[in-house]
Amino acid sequence: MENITNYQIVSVLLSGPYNKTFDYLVEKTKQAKVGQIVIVPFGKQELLGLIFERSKNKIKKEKLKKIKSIVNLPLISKPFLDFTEFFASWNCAYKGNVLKLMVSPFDKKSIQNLDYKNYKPIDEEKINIRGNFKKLNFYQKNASKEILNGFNKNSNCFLLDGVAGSGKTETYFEGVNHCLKNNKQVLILLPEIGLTSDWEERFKKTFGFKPLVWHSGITKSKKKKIWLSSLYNKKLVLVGARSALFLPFNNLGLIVVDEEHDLSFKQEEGIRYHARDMAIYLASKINIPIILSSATPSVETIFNVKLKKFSSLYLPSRATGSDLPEIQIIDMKENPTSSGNWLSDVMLKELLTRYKNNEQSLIFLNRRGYSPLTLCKNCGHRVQCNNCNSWLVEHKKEKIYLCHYCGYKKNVTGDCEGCNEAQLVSCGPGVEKIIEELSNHFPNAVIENFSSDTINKLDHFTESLKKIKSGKVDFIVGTQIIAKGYDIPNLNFVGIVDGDIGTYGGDLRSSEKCFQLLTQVSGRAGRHLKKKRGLVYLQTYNPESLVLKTIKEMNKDKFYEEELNFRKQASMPPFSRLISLIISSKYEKTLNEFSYNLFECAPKYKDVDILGPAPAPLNFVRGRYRNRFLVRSNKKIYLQNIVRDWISSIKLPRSIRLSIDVDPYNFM
DNA sequence: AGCACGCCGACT
DNA sequence: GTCGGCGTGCTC
Repeated sequence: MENITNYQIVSVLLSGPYNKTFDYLVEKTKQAKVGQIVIVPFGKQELLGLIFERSKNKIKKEKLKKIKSIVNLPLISKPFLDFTEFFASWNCAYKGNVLKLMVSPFDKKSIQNLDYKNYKPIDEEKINIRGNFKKLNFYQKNASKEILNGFNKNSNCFLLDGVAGSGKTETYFEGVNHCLKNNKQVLILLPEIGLTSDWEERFKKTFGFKPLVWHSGITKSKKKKIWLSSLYNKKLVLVGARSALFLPFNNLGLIVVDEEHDLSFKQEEGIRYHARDMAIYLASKINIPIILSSATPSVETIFNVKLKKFSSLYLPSRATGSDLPEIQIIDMKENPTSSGNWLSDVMLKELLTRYKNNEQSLIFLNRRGYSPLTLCKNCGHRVQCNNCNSWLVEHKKEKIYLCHYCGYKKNVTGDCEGCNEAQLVSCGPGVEKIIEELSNHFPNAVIENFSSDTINKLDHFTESLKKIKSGKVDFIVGTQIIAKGYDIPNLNFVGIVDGDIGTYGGDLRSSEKCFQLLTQVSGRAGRHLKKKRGLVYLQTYNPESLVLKTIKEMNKDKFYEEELNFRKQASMPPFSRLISLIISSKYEKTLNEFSYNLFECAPKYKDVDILGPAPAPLNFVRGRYRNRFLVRSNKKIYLQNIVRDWISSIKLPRSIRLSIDVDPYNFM
């Protein structure tokens, strides 16, 4: 045996479902350091790991194995190690799985085979700022001054709050510019890939070079390049989806979360986390400013402004000089439509005027496909999914019924499966139905369907947007995908088919979601009108609803005030903390037995409420039955620890899957 | 997560 | 006897 005193001991976090570190020997001459990526033997396998801390010497030296190799790379910095620790603790995930996310472009093989000599980082020479910046207005100047001051303070969180078109992007570009001048890296998180093409163009116009782009569609080899650039301190601007948060930046100067209210920042599969909230922690750990930008900030963020945790920078007017659109509520009780039709006469009349005038109009309905429910007039049979207890949505163009939860499809035959009669009727509209109705009224009009079914690929997307911008389209019929940040120059009228969608969902955030969505959609209208205002018609059966009233009045403050009051009364977030447990099994009986056992050993604290077990609203999805618990406490309690103790006190049967959702957004 | 170990029923 | 099902527990 070699002399054991020639070795030091290090604690290694392994990539995989592990929470604790494992100790290994490493030759002293190899100068092992915390933050190094290593390959280690583990049982019969070899795993990628990260030297996480100095060893605590818990195990006899003789029992330890030797590290196989140290990967020759710069160290992962301390803030990212802390981030891993915090992220895993907060979201009830395995630390080792967080590490896996952090090294995602690589596996143990590819990281060992890395050819450092041939590694060409991104071309920093191209990053010479052209400086053709737009002139900022008074408010933008003030806001950017505050942001620049933020670089000198110890971590600072800004809310950049302004209506669509008020120039938020140009304002935070000032912060980006400041970082580039100081050779710092910038991370900009955007909610959807679709958004980036428009955004990239704007960036290129301002800075004269293209930002790096990171999302699930980027190739592995490109991702490796970007990953290495971030680790090797290269000057860069990276725009990406939530997973960009795990890049091992070694020189980060600023984080921007654009459209911070957007629900797609919440990862709902695998490790569940909220990219915005994690970004705020990361920024504070690195001691850099973070800018949250939105026209309709989340209630959580507004609450943090009220608590003075965030500073709010308000941009009041549209940078293009045009006013906000006028919103008219159409009471559908007074303007009924004939059966099977969904556009009121008032709406159709306005559409006709615009059409004759060669103006573009957007008709908004947040429902894909032709019809959300098909039932049989003869026997009452509903067209349902085989794997879920959801209705199948008819997609007429493809002649299929499609499940929006699991993707199950079957052909439309026209006959009822229950009684074989051809007596099926469609209940409720989807965008395809609205297109049908429009083409009945305007047979020669060009109508573009703008929903995820028609533009699921980036090419379609750019193509469709180009067609719309060219002015060849008379009517755009779209789902929420159109509500995001696109600038449609010829669009002056927006018709909202169903202003009540979401209000009957009844979950914690339905009012908030409705407010945000309708405000964002309305914001598409008349962005480039100089003298006139854009117009929005909002069809509803509840003209008295508070949400719709505040949208009509454009009274954001009132909405937040009322919503915060409501949340406070109900002891709901942001006044309390929620954690949701979702348990599922292929077998209903196993599920219910386990749910009962879990309930029996639930912790009993006076400040912790445990609701459940209850069947999830959609209690059968993808062939699995689902129950859920909702745990609630005040914010002083670190509820994650209570839930962790609870879960670890009970043995999980193999057939049961349990998923913990901290700060849940989805209650289905 | 893998992978081995061990306990039990089925079968040449 | 012994082959293989899968439930349990360990990996520095």
